[in-house]
Amino acid sequence: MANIKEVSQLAGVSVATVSRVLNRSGYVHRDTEQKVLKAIETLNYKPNLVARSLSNKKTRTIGLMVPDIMNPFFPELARAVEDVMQLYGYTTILCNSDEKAEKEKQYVQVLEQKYIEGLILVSSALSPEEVNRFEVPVVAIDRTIASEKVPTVTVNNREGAQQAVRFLLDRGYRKIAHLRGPSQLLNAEERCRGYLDIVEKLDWFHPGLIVSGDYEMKQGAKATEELIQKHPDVDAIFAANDLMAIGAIRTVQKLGLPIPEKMAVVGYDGIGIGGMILPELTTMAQPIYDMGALAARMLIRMIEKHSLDSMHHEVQVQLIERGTTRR
Amino acid sequence: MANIKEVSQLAGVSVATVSRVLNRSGYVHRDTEQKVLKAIETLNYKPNLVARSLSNKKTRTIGLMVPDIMNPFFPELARAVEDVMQLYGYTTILCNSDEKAEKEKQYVQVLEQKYIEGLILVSSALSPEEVNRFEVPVVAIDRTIASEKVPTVTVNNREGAQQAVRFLLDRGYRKIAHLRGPSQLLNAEERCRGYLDIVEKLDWFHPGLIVSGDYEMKQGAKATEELIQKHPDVDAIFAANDLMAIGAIRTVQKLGLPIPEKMAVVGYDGIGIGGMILPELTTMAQPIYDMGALAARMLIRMIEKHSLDSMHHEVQVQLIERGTTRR
DNA sequence: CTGTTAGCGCCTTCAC
DNA sequence: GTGAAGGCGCTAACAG
Repeated sequence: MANIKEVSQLAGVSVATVSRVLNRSGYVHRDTEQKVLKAIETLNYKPNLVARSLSNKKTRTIGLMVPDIMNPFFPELARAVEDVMQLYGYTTILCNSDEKAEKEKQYVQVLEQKYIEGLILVSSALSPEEVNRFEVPVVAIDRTIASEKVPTVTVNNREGAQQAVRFLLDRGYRKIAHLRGPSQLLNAEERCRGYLDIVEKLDWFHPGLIVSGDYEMKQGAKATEELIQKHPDVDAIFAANDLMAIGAIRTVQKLGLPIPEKMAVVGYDGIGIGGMILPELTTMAQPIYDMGALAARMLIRMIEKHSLDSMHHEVQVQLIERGTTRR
Repeated sequence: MANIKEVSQLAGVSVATVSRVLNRSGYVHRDTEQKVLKAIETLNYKPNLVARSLSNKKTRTIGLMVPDIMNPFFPELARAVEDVMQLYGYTTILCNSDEKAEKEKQYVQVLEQKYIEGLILVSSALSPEEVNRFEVPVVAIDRTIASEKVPTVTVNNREGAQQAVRFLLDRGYRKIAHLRGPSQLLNAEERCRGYLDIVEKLDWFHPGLIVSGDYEMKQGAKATEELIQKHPDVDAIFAANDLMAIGAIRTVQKLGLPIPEKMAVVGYDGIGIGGMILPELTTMAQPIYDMGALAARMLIRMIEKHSLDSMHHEVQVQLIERGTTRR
């Protein structure tokens, strides 16, 4: 692979001049520019980006840290981030943290040594202080870092949950249970809060209608089984995410309860699978792609030292009404 | 961020010595080593990997090119690759190519300029010649590059298809249609071939039983609709991938045909969604994670100049018998 | 065992 | 307009 020196020799100029035409920096005569371009052409020269990074301290590379790319929520997010980054000439390093603080810190360590310019973080494993200690700009998605200093993209979880529950009431369901997410996760807490906002004061409400889960399908199925056993008069389930909702549907169908007549299910997230099962899942959809794209744009602005018009963006969830609720 | 020079000064030695203790290369007295380590400690020094890369020509970074991470097949593959790479101290850059040759070439271009050390390629957009032109080691997965020189991980597509069809016959299904994948893809061709191997000679066979698709659910649903209209006596569908199989199931269920009694469906891939729908999808499962992990290990061996025990690994598919076929 | 000195390939003053 | 030279931070001979 040719380097800048060879180009300069072939063109009969100095490396500085070649550098100038490469970066369009400073003046260079049209004729010499042509010579340089020709030399570049014939040698099929491509600048060595590592060398450039060493003198620039810019690598045009960012990190994307997700708990697990296999979780159906994240591929769409990753795609969005990658698309935007690609568009702006950045490259994206994928990291799976399994939500382990140690793994995340070690990852960030290495990435910083590699001079990444920014990080998009979907995690709640790290404390705000730990995140603040990072040397590169960070944008956090979804699982909010409780810190004013880290820009975030979040959704109106609580409000969305309220909407979902209100919708069920509107449709005539009378006893609504809630499959809640993992207790450490803020979004699970918020969604549960939203559920409570609506039902807490209703006469049929009972704390036993809230069952804790782990955002996984299996657990959702199992929790639903126990739930129906204890509270056979439940006629609707609001799950804190789609995977648990799908688990719930499986249990309900196995029990032979007709959906949506005798039992309604509403999920949260809007992952693609929801539209593949039958009946299709009614869900509070997050604009997943948009969230990723927005976070990516924010990060780029930070990297390029532009100001953010807002540190905290809250995007809106939207109800997708499908087959697991009656009309 | 401190650099090696500051460390050397604080320790009262030369940068070479610091470099030696860093890399455990060459001899260094225990005492001076201690001094250096202390200096590193107090300055919280971390070597600048970009500088190191410039002099080494090693970045411990690889690229992973997939058509689209949102396609349910790829997250598991990506996770496998990333896990193994992480284990060996490599970092993974994610690329979505949309199967576009131009995009892939441009990507590889940039990655090579960034000194990536290897590439895992899942694609059939590029010709063998184009792939051979890459400067870094490449391992191709699934969509085989028809070139002896590029190591590959593939599955026994044809055989798997044969197994699937034979299985349907064993279960008493008598007229089996095939939803085939995109014509450009080798794996689609092979799976179709395997189907034909079994049914071609049977008296009920008719070329109209093969319908072309694009590996997407929607298309699978639509194709099934047309298929059943034209051939109402079809009692089993072998789809070339799970997404189309799921589409088929949807159509069949909408038509009110009981699965698996009146109609069987078998997919191919073994993606997670297959186990989430009801009835659960019977499918020829590829060991997706293993394929990714294997490819990653092969790539690392190539990067580290070890010999490969075999250029072409063919892993075995396995039938997962579930609810869309009768026992 | 340890220090000096070239590079690695590019960018960026600072003169001319 | 252009070139010489130093610097980015680290590694790798080559001397001692």
